[in-house]
Amino acid sequence: MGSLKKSGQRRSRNPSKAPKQNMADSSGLEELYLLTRKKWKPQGWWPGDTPFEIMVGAILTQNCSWSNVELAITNLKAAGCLEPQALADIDIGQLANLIRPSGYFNLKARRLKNFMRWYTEVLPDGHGKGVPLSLLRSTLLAVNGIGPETADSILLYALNRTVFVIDAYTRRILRRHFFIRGKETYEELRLLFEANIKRRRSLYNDFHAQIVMLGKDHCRPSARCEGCPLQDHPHDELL
DNA sequence: GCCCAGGTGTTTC
DNA sequence: GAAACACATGGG
Repeated sequence: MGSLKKSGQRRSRNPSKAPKQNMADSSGLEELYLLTRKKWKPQGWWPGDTPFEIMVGAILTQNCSWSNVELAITNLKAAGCLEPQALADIDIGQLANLIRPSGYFNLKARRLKNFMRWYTEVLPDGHGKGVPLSLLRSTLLAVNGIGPETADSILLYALNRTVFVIDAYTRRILRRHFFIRGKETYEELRLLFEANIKRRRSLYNDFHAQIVMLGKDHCRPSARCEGCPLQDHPHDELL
């Protein structure tokens, strides 16, 4: 948290060149969520029929559009490979071919196989009830190919654990509208959210989903501010 | 044709 | 350590 700017002052339009105040405090984040909720309904995430499908989807969607993931998921389903035993057993080359539409298919086939070793060892019952969150998270992060965002997506959306998910959209939105520096680590941003919003799984679930809506529809690399729920919110014109 | 997508690991300074 | 690079398809 050391590199985050101190918060505490009231919001303003940032009229001067003075360093902008980090506004990602509890009232700022609450406002962000309320503004998105005025525009979008609760998203009911994650898209997927079973926890296992959600976990696979979390790996497949790494740096890839969801529409491409859907094509890969369809292939996996058709091949009967969207269940643990089948995915553990399938030849890695065949697996790569099935998930081809999601991009990086050789890489992701290896990652899915790595993930299945974790699954068999740590989550044989498929839900991990009773396993401490810290153990689930640390062992997931030890899997080659599962970084913090993928791990936390699995924990929150497939295993119903109360962990906030940070992604590129979150970083960009906070940089443009809440004046963080943008170079904070994943953990700093996760703890920032977890320290400043109510610790409710349903809130963590929908807040991240709303951020993705905002990032897809408006807060793109080149901003599309028309119709954005944050249009009248203070923002940094230069980013 | 170019840009981008719900990242992560490895290599290189 | 941080910056640069590799990984790849499909849709706008």
